[in-house]
Order: sequence, then C-alpha cells, then structure tokens
Amino acid sequence: MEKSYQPDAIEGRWYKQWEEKGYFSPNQTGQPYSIMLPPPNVTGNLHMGHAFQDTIMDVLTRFHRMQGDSTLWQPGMDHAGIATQMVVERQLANEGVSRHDIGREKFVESVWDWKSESGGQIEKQMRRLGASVDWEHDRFTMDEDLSRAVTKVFVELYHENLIYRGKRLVNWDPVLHTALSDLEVVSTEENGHLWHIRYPRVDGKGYIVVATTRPETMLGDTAVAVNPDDPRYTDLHGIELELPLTGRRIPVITDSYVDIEFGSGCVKITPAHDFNDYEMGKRHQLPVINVLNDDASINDDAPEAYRGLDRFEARKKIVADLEAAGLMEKIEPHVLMVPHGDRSGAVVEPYLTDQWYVKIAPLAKPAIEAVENGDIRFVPENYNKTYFDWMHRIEDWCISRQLWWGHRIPAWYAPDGSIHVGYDEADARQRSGLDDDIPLRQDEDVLDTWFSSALWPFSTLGWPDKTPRLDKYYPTNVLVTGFDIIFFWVARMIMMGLKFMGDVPFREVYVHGLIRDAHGQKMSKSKGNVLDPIDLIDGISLEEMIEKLTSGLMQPHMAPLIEKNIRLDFPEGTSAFGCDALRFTFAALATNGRDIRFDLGRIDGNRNFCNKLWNAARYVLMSTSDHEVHAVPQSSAADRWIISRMHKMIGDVRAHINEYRLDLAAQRLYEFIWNEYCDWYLELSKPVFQKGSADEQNAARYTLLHVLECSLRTLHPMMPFITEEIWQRLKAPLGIDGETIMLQPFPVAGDIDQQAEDDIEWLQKVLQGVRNIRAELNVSPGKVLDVTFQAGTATDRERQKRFATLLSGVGKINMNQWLEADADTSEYSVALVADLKVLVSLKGLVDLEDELARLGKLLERELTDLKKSEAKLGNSRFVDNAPPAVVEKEHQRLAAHNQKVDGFRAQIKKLEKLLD
RNA sequence: GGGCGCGUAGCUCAGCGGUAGAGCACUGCCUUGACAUGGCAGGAGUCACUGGUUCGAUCCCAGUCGUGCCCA
Repeated sequence: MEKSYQPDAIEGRWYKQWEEKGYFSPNQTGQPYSIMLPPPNVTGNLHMGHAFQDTIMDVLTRFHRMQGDSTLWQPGMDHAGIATQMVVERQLANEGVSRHDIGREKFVESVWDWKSESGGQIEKQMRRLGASVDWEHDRFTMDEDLSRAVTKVFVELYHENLIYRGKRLVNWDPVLHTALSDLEVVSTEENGHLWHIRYPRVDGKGYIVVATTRPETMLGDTAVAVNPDDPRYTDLHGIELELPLTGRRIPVITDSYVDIEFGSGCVKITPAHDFNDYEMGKRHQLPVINVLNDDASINDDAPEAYRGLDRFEARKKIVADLEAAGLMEKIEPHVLMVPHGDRSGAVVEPYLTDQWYVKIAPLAKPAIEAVENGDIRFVPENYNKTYFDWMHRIEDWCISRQLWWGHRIPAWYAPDGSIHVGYDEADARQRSGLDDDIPLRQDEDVLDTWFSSALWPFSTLGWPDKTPRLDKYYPTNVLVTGFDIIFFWVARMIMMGLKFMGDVPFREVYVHGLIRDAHGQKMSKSKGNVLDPIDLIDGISLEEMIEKLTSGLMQPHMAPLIEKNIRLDFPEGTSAFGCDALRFTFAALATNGRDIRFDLGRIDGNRNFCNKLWNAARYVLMSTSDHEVHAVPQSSAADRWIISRMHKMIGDVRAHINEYRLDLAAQRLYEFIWNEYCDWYLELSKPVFQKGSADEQNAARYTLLHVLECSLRTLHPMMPFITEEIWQRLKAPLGIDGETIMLQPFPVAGDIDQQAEDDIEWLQKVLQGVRNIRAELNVSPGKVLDVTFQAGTATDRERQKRFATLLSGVGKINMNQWLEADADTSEYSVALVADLKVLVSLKGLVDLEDELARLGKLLERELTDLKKSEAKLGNSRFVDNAPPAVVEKEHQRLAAHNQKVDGFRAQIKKLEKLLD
C-alpha cells in the first residue's frame, strides 16, 4: 500500500466495477426501500447543492442496501422547458438562425440533438460522486412513456373539470413570450418613483391627483377609485374625469380596497395590467383595456403617439407629455417590488391571455390532510407550517406555456372555437362525437415543466401501467430536497400522487439546508463564488479557478472583483481532496434544517481522516500478514474494550442515520476510528506484538482486523471508495466471502463490556497522568521514566499487574515496586487516579519549583470544582428537591474532589518542606 | 406587515434542564517502524441581552437587540 492515501488512483476504478456488475440494481428479496432523485435539469451541471443532496441520498441508499432492503434509487432528468429552449435558441442564434426560421418541428428535433450531445452532463458527474443510482432505469420527463403519463393526467383532470381554459391576467414574460406561474416570478426590491398625476374633472372643478409607480399603464385606465370612507373625497363619488393623453372619460368609483394612507388616496384602476385592479374591475364591471403587445410594446388600442413604443420608452414619453401639459403634480423617489421572470430576468407584466389552469382547491385539500394526519412527515418538522401556509393560500395553477419544448397540450380546437381534449386527435374526436371532416387544430402550447415533474414518483415506475416496480416501490420512503422547491415540486407531487395513485408519493420529506460559501453568501455564477464539487475532488489551480469563474459572465465588469475575492479565499486554488473526503464533509455538515457555510477547513480535515484510516489499515495489514488469523475465545481487556466501544458506535450511527442526523453519525465514526481505534487500540496492540504470548498476539491480530472491517462497513455509506479499497484487502485474512463491501451487511450493535471499559478507562487515566507530567515538566517523550504507585485499592493492584506490559510499553515507563503508604514521596511528581497515586521519579529530571507550580495549578482546578459541589450540597433546597440520583452523584463528585485536593495538598506540603 | 430560523471558543458548528463539546486555527514538546495529511500535552467561552418558571436554565417561557430566509 502507498504510504499516503491517493483517492484518484482508486475512485474511478471502483465505480466502474460497481456499475458493470449491476450492484446498483435493487435485489429481489428484501423489503422495498426507494428514493426518487429530484430530476436535475437536462441543461444542468453538478453544483454544490446537488453534490450535497446526492450524498445524503446515497448514504441512505447504501445504508439500506447493506441492510438487505430491495433498495431503489431512481435516477432521471427533467426536460426543463424554458431553460432548455433558451440554451438551444442561443446556440441557433450563434449560427444566425432563430427558431421561427426553422419552424417548430425542426426546432424540437434540434433540441433532441442537443440533448443527446451535450445534455445530461450532470449524470456523468454524479458517477464521480459515487452515486449508486439504478442507471438501468434512467428516465427523462420527455420519454415516450412519461409523456403518456402526462397526457393521461391532463385528459383525466380535464374531463373531471379540474383543468380548464380561461382568460385572465397571468404573469407574462415579454422576452420569452410566455405565461409563467406565480412561482416562476421573483420580486426584487428596486428604487423607482412615485408619479403624482393630475386627472382633470369633467365638470371643470379642477382636478384630482393619483399616484402611480407605473405611469405608462394610465393608457389603460378605466376608473379612479377612492375609499368610500375617505372624508376628503365624498364629493367625488360618481363624477367623471378626463383621462389625460387619451381623450377618454373615466368614472370615479368607491372601493374599500383603496388604502387611504397611500399616495393621495386616489388610485388609478387599470384592470388589464394589474392583478388587484383586475379584481376591482370585475367587482365594478369596468371595461378592460389592454394597451400592450406580447413583447410589452404599446399596442394599437392606445393613442397613436405611443403605439409601438417599448413600455419603458412609453413611460418616458408619457411622463414628458404630462409635464408639458402641466399635469404632473410631483415625482417622488419610491422603493417598490418589481417582478422578474426567474429564467429570463425580464420584468414580468400582468397580461390578459387565454391559458390553461389546474383547479387546485379540490387537489390541495387531501394534500393538506396527508400532512396533518401524519401520512407525510416533514423533517425537520417546522416545514409543516411553511407547507400549510402555502397550501391554504394556493391559487389555481397556470400550466400552459407558449414554448415549443415540452409536452404539447392534448387539446384541439374546432372551427367553431369548441375545445376537444383526448389522448390524441382521434380520441378527442371520438369523445366529442365529431365527424372526421371537421378540421381540428391542436393547441400550440406546451405544459409547465413542473406538470410532468409532479408525476415523477409514479411515472418513472411505469404508471399508467400496473408494473411490478410501481407496485413495489410506490410510495417511496423519503424525498430528499431543499426547501426552495417545496411549492414547485413537493406539494404538487403530493397532490398528483394522492389523486392518481390514491396514496402519498413519499412517507417522509427530509428538507436540507442550502450550501453557501465560506462567508455565508449564496453561491451564484454572477457573484463568481461557486465551487465545483468536481474541482474539490480533483483539485484545481488558482489560475484555472479564476479563468473558470470569470469567463462567460453576464456582467463582465465584475471580473476583477471576482478575481480579487478568489485570490483571497483560495490563494492556492484547492487541493485534490478526493470524493470520500467531500462526501464525508457534506455528511458532517448536514445538520438539521440549517444552511451550510462550506468551509475548506472541514474538507481538509476529512481528507486527513481518509489518510488516517488508510494508514491504520497499513498498520493492521503489516501486523497481521504472514499469520493465520482466527477468532479466539480468550481475548484481552483491550480487545474486549475496543469491540465494546465499537458496538456502542455502531448503535449510535444506525440511530443517527435513521433520524437523518448524518452530521452526528459522521462525528461518531470519526471519533471512534481516530480517537479510540487509532489513538488507543493500535497503540495498545504494539506492546502485545513485542512482548505478548502467542495467544495474546493472535487475539490482537484478529481484533485489529475485525474492528477495522466492521468500521469500514459502518463507514461505507459515507465513504464508499476508500472503504471498498481497504475492505478488499481484509477479505482474505478474515476469510470473508463476498465480492464487494457494498453488498455486505451493515454492522449490528452487540453487547457492551462494562468491565473491559472500566479497565481500559483506568489504564487511560494512568497513562494520561504520566503524559501530563511529562509534558508539563518538559521531559522529552523519548525518555523512559521511572514510575511507581502508592495507596490505591486491591483493584488498582490487580490492574497494575495485569496491564504492566501495556503501561510500560505505551507509556514509555519503567514500573517500580509499589511504595508503602507511609513512604516519602517528595522525590516524585504525582498524578491521582481516584485513590491511586501515580508517582514519577523526579531524580535529576526537573526543578522542584516547576513541579510545585504544576501541582498548584491542578489543586486550583480541583478547588474550584470542589467549591461548586459544596455549595450545591449545602443548599437544602437542592438536597430536598432534586432527584436522589442527582444528589447522590453530587456526593460522589464531592468525595472525588476532596480526595484529589487532599492528595495534592499533601504533596505540595512535602515539596515545600524540601525547599525550605 | 405575516411566517420560519439563527445568535455557544478566533472561525465553522454540535449540545438543549443537572459541573460547557468537536473540527480547524493557536501555544509547547516530538521526524518513536501505520500516519508530520502525524503524535503527546496545553491555552481559550458571564452559551447575545433582560426578566420569568425551577432546588437548578446555554437548554423551557416572555420580551429586547442583532442577523438570515420565505410570503405579502
């Protein structure tokens, strides 16, 4: 074995073997356990969030697979309508072609071409992470069978009147020319203005002032509203105003929706271009005047002067014209929320169009109940609240998109405008009883990408067919996801699952936090602070990193700043940490429901942990090769101790993983392997190999191998590669029959051996006492010390005898005869282990002053604790009220402190006498 | 404005009624036949603040301040 762990040498090799041998496929025998991979966008690249999420899912998957469950981790990709269409359109634009030049059919073809060439990069990257997904059943939302599921759901919902077509205001993206759902709109706070405009009264009695943040929409005003309780405006009720620049007359109406405090208290009403105004318009039967084209330029229903102008151009001209006409009262700075399309970034317009909607209330009700009655459990629990909040306010879902890439809506229009929905044209015709000679035209629109994603938990398993996979793996056990898509995806899967499968799509939803950079900032391309997980595995130089993060920026002027920050945060790029270190770091950071600052220090430490494990394995193999190893009935206290500690660790790890506390599980493994197995057990084994009997050596060899092998299996879900590599080398000496650690049983916790734990704890305390003396008195670690014991109990004497070899071997000490109780100990430095005095001969070693100082410090510490105990026990309210066990424990503590205080005081007195 | 979090060692975070923990960083000693990606020892915290409940509060409750996110 290499002297240090080299991850790149083994990772690729093992993954290839696992995949080729079909280890990722679920077995036939176990009880089902399934997880759906949230399908990444086909345009996507693996970012830190994916890597984190994939690690969590892979840990759960491997954990259950090792327990013999029929474990399915279902992979696949999402066609990502808008994102993908944009990518391919951009590519065409580079060739000077627009999608309209080549037409719908050719365009969709070129999307498929793009997909087969450059799509799905992310699945290659998932392999680098060790993700053990069932690649044989990889799915894509645009696959034929998944599309069939989409059509069926649409048709059924339509014929149940749960899907309808309606004309109403939608969020319109004027750059992409498509409708968006509420969720695809992100509002940002921006600095704008509040324009106060004078609307002249028709009766000639002056004017009233309305305030608006969007003056261009005045072209579509059809009323001005005041609050009926506003005392300032009672004389306005029912009068007419002249709408400036248009020559139209509009009424003043009253509506209690109007906020008396805001602006002038008079609100212009534009039903076609504002959601609230639209509702108010409906209440008052106002006309709806749309003044925009679908690219947000002013249309022909507006006065001629503004026609064809872009909305922001029109705004400038309108403001100028109003000022020229003396109708601009004032302009104030104003902070407002501006809606943007989440893909294009364009300012979204409320826009009146015909769209398809899902009637959500009947679907939401059972979905709310499923969480209320515990059929679905959120982890952490507080996400229930977020879910309920949203589900109770949920509105109908706009599912049509004016795109070409996606599932085409299975609706056909007859010349008379009637709508016919079916699996295909023939079916639609038949359902409506239409003759073949009536021409039908299919709806041009496609469905929202999330419509197909909502079906993912059953469409990937074969639905609408009744397949064995569907039967076996639905409902899935857990959904692992970020809170950001609870509404986009989680809620909709629950609704669709309940509707079409009659059962929840998953029993639990584990919601993890967001990965942020070291400063707590969200990672984003525009900030140039994204880390590529693959770079953390392979390492990347500073120069490459700068090149990568500063190229292709939307805002190239940010490049120098980004470069500066990279140089600060990663002065040497990053080293090659390897996949296992990265995964272990993610696991260790996966604390409940909290965002994660990704800290390079952690991954560095975990890389070192890999190396530690590697070298422990080297030691074990070195000490056991050339020997026949087998389990022995008689083993030493140290052997029994490490096995007992391991059982405790295994039990804890199992419990933590079951509770989704991968951080605690990782910490437990780290502690056990490093601080107990390596720091203590390996060291304790060394004297055995030097001086122990053949039986003792044999027992130690077996224990070394056995504990390492079990630890590897416990660690495997988090660190699949290094554990496999080492495990393969342990197979032969342990006589294990098996091809891969992946399919070995996950260890089960056994009994605790309290006696062995007590024994070794004693040994550790004695050795620590000696080490402390050594360090504090500056005695070199190599020097063999003369040590003797005094006082103590019969058990101490027995242990001293039993562990003599270990004490002298590990502690580098020379054990002398037990001192009589009254012997003079002034020549010694002392450590106390309960009743026992551990005495290190000071002859020629140190200054007595140093020893006095050391003892003084220890005494001081004991006194502080002693006083605390005394105070507590002196408080009768504590003694009377606290549980007896707590009081008893406090008494024991007090006794222990007293013992030590007495011991240190006596020793100090002796030394002081000597100095006088 | 409403909702959900979070303020614990220099940093990143566990703990959440019975004497404060880890990793990294820091200090000292050590190239000892697994590992310097290491060993041993050590220093370091009025657990944001103020009240309350309790024999006892970092932990529970209320409020304040700071901070983050989501929804209006």
